[in-house]
Amino acid sequence: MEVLKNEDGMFLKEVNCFDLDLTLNCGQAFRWYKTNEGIWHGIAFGKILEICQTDSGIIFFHVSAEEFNNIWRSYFDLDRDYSNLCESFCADRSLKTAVELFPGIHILRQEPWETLCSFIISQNNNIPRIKGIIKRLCEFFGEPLSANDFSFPGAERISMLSVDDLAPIRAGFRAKYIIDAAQKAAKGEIDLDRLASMPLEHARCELIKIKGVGSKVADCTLLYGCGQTDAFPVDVWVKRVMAELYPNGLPECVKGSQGIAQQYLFHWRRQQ
DNA sequence: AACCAGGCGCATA
DNA sequence: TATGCGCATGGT
Repeated sequence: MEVLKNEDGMFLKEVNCFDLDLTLNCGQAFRWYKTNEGIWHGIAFGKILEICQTDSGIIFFHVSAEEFNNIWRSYFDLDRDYSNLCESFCADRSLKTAVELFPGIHILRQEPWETLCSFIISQNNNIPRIKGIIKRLCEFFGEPLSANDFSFPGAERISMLSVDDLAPIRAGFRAKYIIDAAQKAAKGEIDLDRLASMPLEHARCELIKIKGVGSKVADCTLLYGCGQTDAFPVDVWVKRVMAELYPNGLPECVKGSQGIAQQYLFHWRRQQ
């Protein structure tokens, strides 16, 4: 990968094994929308980003080298060797199929609170509606970043609200869970910033203390928000994959990166 | 117009 | 430990 600065912003050449469409469209992040010009527009870490991928590389519009290195490099997991990783996965017949059908999916490293909150909202819900609820959450309670863009509201802000205050985002029964999570995070009863450096089991136990957070939401938070690549979220789709293809458990070749393998299997199975 | 969605809490055995 | 049910809301 070669990182260059040009008149558009930052330009990445020769990026191996990275597909922006797949990465932003595989159900791990909910604040990205593709414009009809083919440019992805999204918000993370309080920054608006416009990004697109062409045959020649990836353009991060209006981004400085500093912002790229401080935020987006890790957000898009650009320093992990996915070629090598996927090669290991290919020791397993089914994973080989998934990796070859959908090469270039990266696991995003999102903010812990946003990830936790987003996956609380995801339970018993579908992706278009999850995106809608999160959009309204940001519009009502986030900080304006432009005419149409808002930051993801912090746990401190949400912890001040009541279930009734959240009514306009139409989160349904999940509203009380969002507030419990915000209060525990704001009080420091659960330190979200420490989860990344905790042993997986320990971190999972912490998260499960929150009402409405079970093992699935906990594992999604740890995988997509804390960089714990051995967290393995099991939802309905992955449950099907496990029953159909891995009745005796995961293959040895995914050890330490179960979560990344999960993302390939999840996306493959969901595209039936 | 039913069915179901990247689950979880709670009750019951 | 293991099932089963209800949940708010709305996309398909």
